[in-house]
This record gives sequence, structure tokens and C-alpha cells, in this order.
Amino acid sequence: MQSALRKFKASIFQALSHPTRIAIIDILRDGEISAGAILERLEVEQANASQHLSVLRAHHIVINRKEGNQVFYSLKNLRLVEVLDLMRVYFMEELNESVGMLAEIHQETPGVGKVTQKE
Amino acid sequence: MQSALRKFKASIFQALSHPTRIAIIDILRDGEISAGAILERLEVEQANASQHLSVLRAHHIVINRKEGNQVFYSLKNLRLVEVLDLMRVYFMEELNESVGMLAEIHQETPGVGKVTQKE
DNA sequence: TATATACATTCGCAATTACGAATATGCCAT
DNA sequence: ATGGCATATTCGTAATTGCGAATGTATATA
Repeated sequence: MQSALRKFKASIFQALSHPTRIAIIDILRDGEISAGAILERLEVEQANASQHLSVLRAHHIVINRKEGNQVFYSLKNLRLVEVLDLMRVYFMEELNESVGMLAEIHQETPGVGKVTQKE
Repeated sequence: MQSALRKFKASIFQALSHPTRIAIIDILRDGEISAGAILERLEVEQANASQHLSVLRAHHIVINRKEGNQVFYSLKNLRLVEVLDLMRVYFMEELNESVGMLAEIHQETPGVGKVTQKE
């Protein structure tokens, strides 16, 4: 079965393909944190955050630990952070090269001038 | 607009989140190649391959060049290959750590033993 | 001009995903 | 036991994605 690996890769990309899930992973860069604290930093409904955490759990991107009332999440494999950092370089190169891509892809108002490094 | 970058990142991951598109990118590692030659290496319908190429084009992951009858595709930014190579390390670590993940995620028959490096 | 070749696009339709509302579960305190 | 938190799950629905069949569009060749 030659394509099983590609299916797996695709499923990981799928798990990363939502802005809220990217945001969650960014939050987890700082280390373990409770689901409630994650929710505070996201502007989404509680159920929605929980659903996205569920996706990340299903793909073993995060792990969780129960402590009394709460559930603490953390990244399972820190190598993913390396990947995302390298990806950031790619993103910046692409954004600088063709300003307006965001608009093209997401039908937003196109910006003017180069994109800077700060997030 | 703080989340525009994350939307963009998510949209790139979205573009990478299909096994056929991963396969196309792998083929393009060897350099420029015609749409027809890509099709030969994929076990999908012509229209389907063209649709996947369209997605990769829309996200500026590939570029194309017309020459007479044919269309030649290539990767737009080779840094993406670096990202995918690093991702491969991540994939392998994850696959080795928990064999059976493929089965869990994709409801396939679980394999036995460690996954080896060869594709 | 007609026909073929290479590729892209459109059109249903089935499957998947995303979301909020509602509900459930488990743990703590009273 | 009862009620309150923290979190997860289920449900209905709207939106998006993936696919093959059919069709469209260039370009080349006869």
C-alpha cells in the first residue's frame, strides 16, 4: 500500500487546515495550558473550541491530562513546532512576493505594501 | 487584522490536505513536468487531476507554463520541499511511536511492527 | 475547414466539515 | 443528594469539498 503514508500526511495537513486550530497550536507553544485558558484566548464558543481540540486529539497532535475539574493540553511532539517555524519562512516569502494573495484566496480587501515579520 | 495570517496558513494546509495533491507535489520534486505526464503517474481521472492542479494553482503552490499543446507545471517555491522534508521526519516519528494510527484515523487495516523509512 | 490532442471547466450529487444550541459527563463543594 | 463548574458530545443545518461525466477551449495537424 504505497499511498498510506500520503493519506496520513494529508490527514495531518487536514488537521492543521483551520485558523482556530492554528491558533490553538500557537497558544500551546508556550507550554501546557487548560482548555478553559485556551478558550479565553480564542474568540469562539466553548463547544467550538472543544470540537477543534477534539480534532487535534484525534490526530495525536496534542495530548491531554485531567486534573480534577480541568483538562490540560500540550503539544505531543515538539518537532511540529519546528515544521511550523520553517513554514513561517515559506509563508513570509510568499506573502512578500505577491501581496494581495490573501485577497485572492479569501476575498478580503487587498492590502498595500509589503508584509512585515511581526504577527 | 490579527488572524489574516492564520487564515492564510490554514488555507495553505488546506491545499496540502489531499493525498493526490501530496502525490503531485512529490512528482514535482523532480522538476518541471507536463500535466499529461503527471496524469500518467496518478491513478485518477483526467478531470480529477486537473481539478487538483487547479487547487494548487489557486494557492500559488505551483506555477504553469504553456508550450504549444501542453501545460508544464513546476513548484513555485522550493522552500516548500524543505518543509515537506522536515514534515517527513515528524511523520516518521509519529508513525513509529504509535503504530496503528493510520487505522485509527482512516479505518484501514492496522499494520504490525515498525514503519521503515522507505516510501 | 475538419479532426485530434491536451488540458480546463461546469454540473450534479454524495460525503465531509463547521457551527451554535442543547445536552451530557465528571468532578468538586455544600 | 444537590447544585455548580469545566469540558465533551450530540444534533440539525449550512457550507465546502471531492468525484466522474460531460462539455469547453486552445493548439496542432491533415
